[in-house]
Amino acid sequence: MTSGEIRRGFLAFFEARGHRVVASSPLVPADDPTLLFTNAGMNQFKDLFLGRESRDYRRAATSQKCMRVSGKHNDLENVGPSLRHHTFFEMLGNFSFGDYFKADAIPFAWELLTGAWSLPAERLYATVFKGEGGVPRDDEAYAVWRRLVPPERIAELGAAENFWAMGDTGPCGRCSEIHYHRGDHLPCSAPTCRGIDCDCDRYVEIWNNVFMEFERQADGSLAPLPAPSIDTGMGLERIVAVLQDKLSNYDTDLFTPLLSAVAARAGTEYGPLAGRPSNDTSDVSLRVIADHLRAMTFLIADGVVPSNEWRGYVLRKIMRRAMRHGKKLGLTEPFLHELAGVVVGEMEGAYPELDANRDVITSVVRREEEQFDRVLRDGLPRLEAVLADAETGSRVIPGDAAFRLYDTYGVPLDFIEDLAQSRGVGVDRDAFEQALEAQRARARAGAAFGDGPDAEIAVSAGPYLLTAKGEPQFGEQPFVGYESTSRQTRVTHLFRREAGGGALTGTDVLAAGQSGYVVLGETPFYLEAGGQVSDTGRLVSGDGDGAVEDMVRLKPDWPRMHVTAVREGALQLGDEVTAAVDAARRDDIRRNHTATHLLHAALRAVVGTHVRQAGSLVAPDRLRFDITHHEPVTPDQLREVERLVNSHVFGNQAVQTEERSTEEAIAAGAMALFGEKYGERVRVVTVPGFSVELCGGTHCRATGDIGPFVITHEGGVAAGVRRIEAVTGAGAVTLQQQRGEALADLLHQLGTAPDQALPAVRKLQAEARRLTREIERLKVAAAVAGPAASPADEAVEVAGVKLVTRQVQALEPQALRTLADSLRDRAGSGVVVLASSNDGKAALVVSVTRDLTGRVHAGQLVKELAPIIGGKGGGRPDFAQAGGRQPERIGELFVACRELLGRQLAEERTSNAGLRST
RNA sequence: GGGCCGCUAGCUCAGUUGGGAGAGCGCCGCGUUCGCAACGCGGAGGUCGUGGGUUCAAGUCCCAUGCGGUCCA
Repeated sequence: MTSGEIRRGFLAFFEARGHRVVASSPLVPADDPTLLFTNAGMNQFKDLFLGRESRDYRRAATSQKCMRVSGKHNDLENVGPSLRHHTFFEMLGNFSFGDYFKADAIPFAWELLTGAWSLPAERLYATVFKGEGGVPRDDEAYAVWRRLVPPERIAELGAAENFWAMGDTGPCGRCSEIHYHRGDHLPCSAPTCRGIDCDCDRYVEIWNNVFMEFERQADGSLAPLPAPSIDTGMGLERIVAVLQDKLSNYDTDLFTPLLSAVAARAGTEYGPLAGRPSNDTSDVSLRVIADHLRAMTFLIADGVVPSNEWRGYVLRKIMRRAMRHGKKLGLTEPFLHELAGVVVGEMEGAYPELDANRDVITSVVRREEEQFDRVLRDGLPRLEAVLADAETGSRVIPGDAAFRLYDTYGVPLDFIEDLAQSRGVGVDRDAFEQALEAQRARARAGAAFGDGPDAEIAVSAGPYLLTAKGEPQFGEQPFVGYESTSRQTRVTHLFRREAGGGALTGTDVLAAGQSGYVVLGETPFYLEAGGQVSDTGRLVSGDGDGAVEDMVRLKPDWPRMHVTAVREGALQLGDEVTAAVDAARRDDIRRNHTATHLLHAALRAVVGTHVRQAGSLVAPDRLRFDITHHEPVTPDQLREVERLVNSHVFGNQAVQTEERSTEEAIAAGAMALFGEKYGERVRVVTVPGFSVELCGGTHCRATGDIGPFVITHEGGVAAGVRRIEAVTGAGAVTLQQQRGEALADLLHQLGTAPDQALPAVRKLQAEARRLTREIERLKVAAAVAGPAASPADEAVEVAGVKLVTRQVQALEPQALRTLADSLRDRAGSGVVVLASSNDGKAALVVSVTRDLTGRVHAGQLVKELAPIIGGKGGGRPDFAQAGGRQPERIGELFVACRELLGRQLAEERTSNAGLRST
């Protein structure tokens, strides 16, 4: 059986038993920003299990893409050396949402394994929960199993193995695992093998069936779930290994085509494929590359781009690890981007998104390969310097030096270690780890107050919104803002915000001057979502008037709250109020939101279909749109995008908004965004013939409402992500007017036609540069040739050394230097002292010919002369300068200069004489 | 989100008590050559990322900010 047949067989088996086959959700979790990657089949059904959502099916089966890169059993370092660890894997699962339970789930599993897949029944073992921590033994599961297998093949295990929970609170339940006995001929390192509970290869766990039947309360007690559910998971890689009778997952047809392709590219062979046992160098590298290729291909197909943070960073880490191992195999040129195509070819049948994104995958991988080469090229000389240092000294690279190379310059540690080893130099790994740990501590400290104020507010509001048992004390709160911007409704909860602190206190009344949070029975106020900012507006009651400044929702299923400052009278609990959104502001937001959709569609049309939304802000005064694109959007493309958007504005097409089921909408081609949460029913916003998007925001009635659309900025936010900003409506008109006025003023001043403006400016600039230089040149020439400006301006002999002093007028420092140079050169040998007065300031320059620098120190001279003109200065032996604020004392300075020079030379004679006499 | 590093001529980069903005390659001209490469001589090319501050003086020190790189979360 091939892996494809096994995957299809699983889904077909459950489809035949009333299950809906649901597509794998993306690796980027839809609704959980705290979860790095989808890591289990049940992720996409979480809200169904919690009863927050219902769908038109109660049984489902999936083959789910999963990633695990961290956690207790999944260290990235294990992948490669280990024969069964993976980052990316597929999880087969069948699910029941309050439909069937244990009595059906267990026989289903049994039937599939022993029937459809013909696994020998006598090799299958089951586990059930033995009872622990106040939860009784799973008698029911035991009884069901007992009808299928003899008691000696049913093991009873504790909570660690057989009790599953989503978190500290929430749904949980006992579970039952199925293990496969590979055979006792396999080695076991334990003195006596503990069978299915042993870590050895003799037994392998293949399937876990979770029986969700309790809900863990905040006080730790367990309440029964009204509708017990089933959640199962079977790793595809492992079951394929069992069915294909392979010990290692890497020996199955999920990996062998990849391993062969990588090996061929590197001009080598994968040991087990060539009939040899696996070795621990090249085979490890081949496995690393095979695994990471799958991970990077699927991640990029799901919209992740290598970057320096969060998910993108994990992707980058995986890719660079694969590149490192490629280099170990002698693959010095970029190779991953080609081999990613093998993954696409193998898996596109089961995951069509791979083929759809083939070009993006290739270009993103290639780009990252080139980037890594650049990093190494920059880092290598630095590593070389550190190595050379270590070679002449302690023969150990200090931990902080290694860490710096790693942390700042991105040189992988194993790269450093490899090179160090080849030069007989060690690396202080302990100190490295210490530095890394310190870095982690800093990062944690920085992230610590991330969930600060809001979390505190939520805690303080809890007692007023929930019963002691944690049940909600609030009803549905419909959002009516699609239809209207004003609504009569009632105040259902009222909170006062404590001054200074974040805490909320429930209250009956908010008086003028006070601020608080207001909950209404229904509301037309939009709460920030999908990039669209919250509405502002007013709440008016019989005798109260408040300004709604912001909207918050403290926890996902809690009601929206209106952050309100009461201006007049008072708002009271139970008041009938008119909730009125600032309609003009909302209209501006509509314009920008609909324009955002047009922009998105236009970018895909002009720049390419690899463009995906990577972030969005829809505010009243502007819109900001981030896209995945790995190079600047060219000015030509921007112009074309702007033109295309505006042409759809002129078209004045009606914007259609309708509610549909999510599946229907996506099937119809609506653009769904990664990382966005879509419920069972979604709003689909359509501009006919151009743009279809799932979107909960508020939009114009027709595209003509948008008015002019003007792009104001294009730039980068992170590697692979570009940001485009634009304005619409009145804002765009104002902007164009301002631009027009500025241009008109310029043209008027220049006195040229628009198309002559640029050459005219260039000519002016060139002329200005030429004149500036000419003036400098003339000033110097005048100063050199000029007549004596003062009695002090002359060349004198001081103790046999020629001293030239001259006062000049208003010379730039640069010109002063040039003048000093030419006077010095003219003197042949001597000391030149120049002083210039300019704008109430004095500048002083001293230049000494090379032959005299041993006897006269220009810097010393300047230091002593500068105070005379009220300043300070310094410089080198041959050249020095100073500035001061008393130009009127320059004459005095020249006099002092002669004395000082005489003294310096006299001292020199004395000390020389002294030397001779000793 | 928290660190660290970088931004100087078209390109790659140097520039340490703060004191004259540089090198190599490329470009232009001249020489040499039948011609080319190479070589020799000469030359153009710089808001030292941006904005503030300290200082007589800032590429250099301080603060802010943009862009890029990298590590951690």
